[in-house]
Order: sequence, then C-alpha cells, then structure tokens
Amino acid sequence: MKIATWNVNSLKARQDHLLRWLKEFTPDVVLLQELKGAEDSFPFMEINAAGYEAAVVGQKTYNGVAILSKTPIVVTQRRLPGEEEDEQARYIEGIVQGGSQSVRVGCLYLPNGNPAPGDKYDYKIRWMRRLYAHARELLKTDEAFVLGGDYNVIPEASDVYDPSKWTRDALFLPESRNALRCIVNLGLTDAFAALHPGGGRYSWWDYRAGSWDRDEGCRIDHLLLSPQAADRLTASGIDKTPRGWDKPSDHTPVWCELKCGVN
DNA sequence: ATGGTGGCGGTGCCA
Repeated sequence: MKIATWNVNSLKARQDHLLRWLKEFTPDVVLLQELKGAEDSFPFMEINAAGYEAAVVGQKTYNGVAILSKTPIVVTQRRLPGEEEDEQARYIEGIVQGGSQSVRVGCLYLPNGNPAPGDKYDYKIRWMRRLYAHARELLKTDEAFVLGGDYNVIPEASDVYDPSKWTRDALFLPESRNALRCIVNLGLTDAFAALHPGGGRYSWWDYRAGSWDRDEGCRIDHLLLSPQAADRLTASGIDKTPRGWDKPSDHTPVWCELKCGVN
C-alpha cells in the first residue's frame, strides 16, 4: 500500500491539484495538512467520488488535517493527547485496512514555532514532547503504524539547501532537531531517509525568491514508521510533480510503500 | 534587499 503525506496549503485553493494527483499517483492512504477550513467546508462528495473515504479535523482559517483512504477509516484520535486546552486542529489518527493487515496512521501538522524564542516556539517544543509521549504509548502495542505529516523540522544540515541561513529558524534550531531525534530514537524509521541517504532532497520550497526554480528547499515532511511498519517498507520517495503545477502548494507529497504480506 | 510570495478575509496574521 502507498501512503503519502502532503501539506496542501488550503484545500479550497488546492482541490483541483489534490484530485488530479490522486488520479495520477493513486495512493492508498493520504495524510493532508493545512486544510485551512472547517469540517463543513470539506469536499466529501468530490473525495468520495474519487474513490476515497475521508476523516477530517478542520479549523477555520488555520491548520486542519485529514486522512484519506481507499478503505474505511476507524478514527482513534482527533487531538494529540497531553494538553486538553490545545484547540488547534493539528492531529488526527485512525486505523486503515491494508491488504490482509491493518495499519494505524497518525496525521500531524507540527507547529512552525517561529519566531524563536517566544511563545510559539515554546508551544512547538511542548507539542513535540506530547508527540514523543504518544509515540511511546503506540510503540507498546507492537503494531504497524505510520506517524506522518508536516513536522516543520529539518532533521540534518544536508536536508536544507543552505543551513547557514537557517541557524536561528525554529525549523532548524538544535532544540527542535533534538526533539525530533528523540522521537526517532524511540525506534522509528524515517521512510525517506532510510532509503535515500545523502540529503539534498526537499519537500518544501519557499514561494519567494525563485526557490523552486533554484531547487533551494528543505525536507520537513516526514513519514516515521514503527518497527513493524519498517519491516514492510519497500520504497519511498518525494513526488515533485504537483509542486511544478500552476498555483501550487509550497509543499509536495512524500510517500512510502508498505508491502501487504506478513513480514 | 531588514526584502520577497501566498492564503485567508477583507486587516493583519501566519507560514
């Protein structure tokens, strides 16, 4: 099964791109971020007509996440546990059927955190600690799961075109990178990095200053696999195609393929 | 160059 993550930067503005990409790439499961709309504005009819179920946590103007799946979705979380007063729509989790097995997928939109230092950066770090705690709970189940989304963290210097320009940015500060490393070190596998060492491959390019044309981006969208999911990993990649379309999102899809059979 | 672009919503905020 092909599982992808894509920050669409407004689903209303990107609906045509999404439907075109679903048709051309034929993913089984898609994790969407930055819908920028409430749940009642979600295009359920069009998504269903394209062959996908949808589970949505929406929010007016900001954030918003969704899981699309060709097979039914059993929603297990609509918020990231650990901070009840956090109303931002940044996490949804569910179980989908993949061949003979089921896979749990968590779709996350991790806070950007800029400017740092400040309240927004503190919120980002708290959110990452909550994600760490939740991942640790999920690992106790010994099941196949994927935590995917816009992590808003550049893991390594090789994952950004010019690290010296990012030293004070919340996406590249040591505390952010260390918090991501702690999550990975619980025993998760970065599906893209595991099969494509060396860096220099990006999932986001700034709209400004011709970043896309110069291929000056960074890799901030990740699919982290539990050991049981990593055992089934056969391929992964970054599909740059929709970033080249007219009026694109600033992000492009990152995907992985898990074989359906047993180990 | 203390800039630049895009989405939302109708002004600045957020990324």
